[in-house]
Amino acid sequence: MKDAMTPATTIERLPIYYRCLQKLDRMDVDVISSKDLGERIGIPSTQVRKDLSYYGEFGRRGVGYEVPVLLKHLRKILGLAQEWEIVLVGAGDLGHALSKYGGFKKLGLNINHVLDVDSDKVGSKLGDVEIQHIDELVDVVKENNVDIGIIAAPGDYAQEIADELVGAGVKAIWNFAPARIKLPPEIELRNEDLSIGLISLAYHLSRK
Amino acid sequence: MKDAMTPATTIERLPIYYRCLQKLDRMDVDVISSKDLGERIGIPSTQVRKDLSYYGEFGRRGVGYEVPVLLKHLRKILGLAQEWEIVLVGAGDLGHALSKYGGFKKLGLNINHVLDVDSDKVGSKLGDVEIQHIDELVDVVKENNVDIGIIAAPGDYAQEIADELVGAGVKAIWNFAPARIKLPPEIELRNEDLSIGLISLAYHLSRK
DNA sequence: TAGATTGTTAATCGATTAACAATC
DNA sequence: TAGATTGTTAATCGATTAACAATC
Repeated sequence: MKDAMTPATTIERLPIYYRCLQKLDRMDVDVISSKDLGERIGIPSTQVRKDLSYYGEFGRRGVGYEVPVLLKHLRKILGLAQEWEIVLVGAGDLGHALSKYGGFKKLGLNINHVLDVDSDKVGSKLGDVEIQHIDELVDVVKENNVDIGIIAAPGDYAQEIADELVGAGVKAIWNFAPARIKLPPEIELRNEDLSIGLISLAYHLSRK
Repeated sequence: MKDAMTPATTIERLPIYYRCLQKLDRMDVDVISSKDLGERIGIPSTQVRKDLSYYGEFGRRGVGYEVPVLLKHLRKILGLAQEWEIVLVGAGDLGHALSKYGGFKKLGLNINHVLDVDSDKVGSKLGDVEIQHIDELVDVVKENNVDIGIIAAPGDYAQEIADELVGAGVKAIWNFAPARIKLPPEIELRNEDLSIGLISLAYHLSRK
């Protein structure tokens, strides 16, 4: 666990570097300096170098960073070099939107299981994945060693679903329901609170 | 603009206070201390007091904060005391999910206009709002003095849509498309990058 | 008055940035 | 060698927290 003292802010920037590098790679750029990379994403070159320095020495002095090399290192650092088993709970509008979202596949992250309460939906497909009934939750998680659970269900059920997922062995939860949930500290939890983005726009607009 | 030196982190916490207070108000709690409020949301009492102090003195020493009073102040501070005109561009799965999302209405934020490219969708309703064709974008924005634009369209069109919205007079953009867009600095912009949440879970899981 | 809690100052902690030796 | 750029140390900046006088 070398990230004991890696700033949280550094970790948030790594995906941004990663995606910029993916783009550069597709453009067949093979070397990039911290200055150029930083300019593309609005981050000072010295911060780019400092962030990367928490994980190793990936560049060459006087030259810069080889795009494919840095990309490979970042893929490993970000945990994208391995396969993750991901279950989506809730096949409503948001569930559909998430499963179709272009950003995940590009990263090699696939939602491999989908659950819903509605028996009528069971058996139909969401993308490549067949929807299963939520009663199968524990079985699906246990049999497939599911790592990550995504909750796209109504707020009232979020805590209950989260507890069941964790009980069955899920180690990380991404909660889109408009309700904060609480879990033991060893479980990774992101409460994705969509209203905050909109409030923050209203806040800034109202003082102009 | 009293927030010249208000930390960005404070602004991010204000919505969290707001929603906790809304809940307390519904529970008919009428006074709360910074300590109790902080405990409910996992923030130290001293930070709660410091954050509020950027905007005024809302509590009574020895007593605490009157919930309805603080709520009213926060509503004003957050810009929720006024009506905002909001247009959603894209009535796909994500658009549907956003328009149904429970969190916004609770805050008094309503999506009042919806646009889509698909002529077949035009005329049908998304919630209470009739879908209009995207060709009407400029007219809709100008006639209604739309303040905020939400982009829930494919990544390839995001920049183009954003430019049109801004050209027509929109002052803030919330972009859900998996593509970073760039706008003049006077426009408030949130790039809501959904992949970052998932990557960050993978990152933390992979080093346990 | 005694107990509680605010608002704010000062101390601490953590993250960003500037500067520069190392080296390609 | 001269120019460029890294990796890292030290200085700066900004945010959090501790402490406490003010006051209900």
